[in-house]
Amino acid sequence: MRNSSADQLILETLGKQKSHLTSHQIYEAVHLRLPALNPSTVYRALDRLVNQGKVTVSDMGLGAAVFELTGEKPHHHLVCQGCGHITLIADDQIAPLISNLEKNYHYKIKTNHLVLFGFCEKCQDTA
Amino acid sequence: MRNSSADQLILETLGKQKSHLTSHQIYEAVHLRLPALNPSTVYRALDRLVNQGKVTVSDMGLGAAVFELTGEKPHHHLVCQGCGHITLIADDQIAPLISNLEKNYHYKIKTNHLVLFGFCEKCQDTA
DNA sequence: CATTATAATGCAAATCTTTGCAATTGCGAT
DNA sequence: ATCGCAATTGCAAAGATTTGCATTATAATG
Ligand SMILES: [Zn+2]
Ligand SMILES: [Zn+2]
Ligand SMILES: [Zn+2]
Ligand SMILES: [Zn+2]
Repeated sequence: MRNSSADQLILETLGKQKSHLTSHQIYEAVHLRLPALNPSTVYRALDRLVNQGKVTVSDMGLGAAVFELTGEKPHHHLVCQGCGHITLIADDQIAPLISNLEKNYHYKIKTNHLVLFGFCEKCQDTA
Repeated sequence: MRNSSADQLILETLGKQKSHLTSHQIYEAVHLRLPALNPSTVYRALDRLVNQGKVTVSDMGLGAAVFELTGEKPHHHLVCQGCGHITLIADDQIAPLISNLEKNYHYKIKTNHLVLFGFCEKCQDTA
């Protein structure tokens, strides 16, 4: 692996926008700064970064996968299928489960961004 | 919603093959039994079935989402990023966490097929 | 049974993503 | 600095998925 300018641009983009971005949004953003950049290069770069663990990819129910920088601490989300609201779950809530599974199954788990779907308090009433 | 033959065909297909199938595999299978069926019809039917909760869709690291019938009991998996081996996790291991989250966040969680990535015992050594 | 409303389907176009291959670039080793 | 290798990139083609719109089929209603 060597120093790829596409990778660098994408990491900077994800660093500024603190949110979950789709590959299309990422392409739009880097395209502004480097119009010559080819879409396939962006897709391949994203693939690379995810494989290296520098970027996390998740399905958050938006119809397209979303990417974000892998933080120092894992974090997780609840996503409401009624109103689309996204709740942050601190890793404390999840870490014990992960530890247990690692012990029981002799696994080293890499997943660090769980997304669980369901209905928030409000949307349960209307359902 | 009404009785769709595409939905029916897909449910039967998923019922026979007890494994996780990609949308492409599903299309191939139903196409054999009903060659006139259009790809977009299959995609839309899958979308419908997932929304109705009859079918579960997950990313298991195969490069494409996989579908399976929603069973009576939830189940979950560990997927090794080294050798690709898939381990079944019984719901007992996960259910308590889900209950806790539901209580703490006042949520009704619908996710019933967690997939966690990592490295199995063998592949940790070679890593 | 005829009528109407609604859901599902086919088709084609538009989009999005992946892939093969040749050209280029960055990096380490002479 | 130059060479050689392997990773990255662009480009075009292939492939996969989504979408808009017209048509057809189903189910409920009168
Ligand atoms: Zn997140
Ligand atoms: Zn809600
Ligand atoms: Zn499964
Ligand atoms: Zn393994």
